Amino acid sequence: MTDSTSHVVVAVALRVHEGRVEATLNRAARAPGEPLEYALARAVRIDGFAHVEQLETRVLRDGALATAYLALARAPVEGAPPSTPEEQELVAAAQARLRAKLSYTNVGFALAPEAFAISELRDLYVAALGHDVSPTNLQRVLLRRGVIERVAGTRAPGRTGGRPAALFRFAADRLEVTDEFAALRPPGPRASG
Amino acid sequence: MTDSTSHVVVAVALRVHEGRVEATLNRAARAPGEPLEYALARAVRIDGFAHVEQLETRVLRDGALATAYLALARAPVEGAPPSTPEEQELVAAAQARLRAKLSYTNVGFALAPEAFAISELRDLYVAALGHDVSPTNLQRVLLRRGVIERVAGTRAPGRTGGRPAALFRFAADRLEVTDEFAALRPPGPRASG
DNA sequence: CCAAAAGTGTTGAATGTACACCCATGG
DNA sequence: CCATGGGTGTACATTCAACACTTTTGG
Repeated sequence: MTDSTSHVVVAVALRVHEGRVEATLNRAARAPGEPLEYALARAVRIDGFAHVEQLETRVLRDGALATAYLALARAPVEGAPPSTPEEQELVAAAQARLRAKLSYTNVGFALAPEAFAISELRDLYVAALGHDVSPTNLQRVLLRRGVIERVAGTRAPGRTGGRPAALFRFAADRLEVTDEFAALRPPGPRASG
Repeated sequence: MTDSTSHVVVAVALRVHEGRVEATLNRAARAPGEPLEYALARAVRIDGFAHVEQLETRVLRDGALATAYLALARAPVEGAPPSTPEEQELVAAAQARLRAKLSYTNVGFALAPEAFAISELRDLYVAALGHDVSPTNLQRVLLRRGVIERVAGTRAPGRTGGRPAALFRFAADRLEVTDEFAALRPPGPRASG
């Protein structure tokens, strides 16, 4: 027998830039017995991403086994844009995952800069979610949940004037579930933690 | 080189029985180029499960690549109980996935019988979630969401008396997201669908 | 009748949306 | 002093938890 099953790790990097979600693909073959993360690290500079998680494993058309990872970046990522339908499916899966998690986790931290104005965060959410988001409510929801917090300083207004924007940052720099689904939560006094 | 990367598909079957979540493991090697589902079908009688979804791919201690699937059953499943720590981790991941999805999807359908009383469904939820669940509210929430619906007939009371229980069934027999997270939903008039 | 089990009504808390209004800045 | 962008206050809808109360049965 030849090489029984070639295994490739595919990094699907997403980044929001100028109101668009940019997708970049990188891949690396995995050596026998090698941990998946090693191959992933060969595919992309892994510490350039604030969050990485496994997406899905499937057999590609050419018969090769592929394990896809979602990687979220704040800065541009080198690599190829998706070309084949298969790659576009992976990107779609990555975007769907991101969209879902934006609603009930703090993943935003992996896409946003250190400090940001609410309007900037809003633009990011709009791009990733694909629908409009009210800055007013975005601020209130994320503040109430403790996902973001105020930080000193303000963003100076542009030439057209306007009130200076307050700056915020994400409270955590690791993925956390922030909305313990109201549905079917345990009974009793509010979870004491 | 020998067989470069042996790939095994592991089916983690979960079933709720007498207030307990029972986990059963089955595995099958995947042949080169073979779709994952084929190997899965060799591991378990796949049509015995109302719901199956991929969990995670990882390299096992022995260097073999493993892709785990979560399979939900209504009837007993043949196979081995988890023994190694690795297997117990997989089972834990499966249970975590089930727990999460019980809250915002209709996965319950894959564990419950055709028709059931609310108290029976409650027992199932209690076992899977690991915390108490109020039958009163369970009924109201699932009815309101359209996840379950009334069905003709009642369950006769036992020897100790009591009002006969109304019977229900799950409205769908495929996985559906039932709670489009209240958080950050699109603006405008209530989604017209 | 009384205990047991099931189901309904009602209240209150939490969380989000919508929208009016106030604030700070540039020209 | 006004347009512009930013922030706050408030009213309202939705959803769920809690719990009292009613209904239906067996003995």
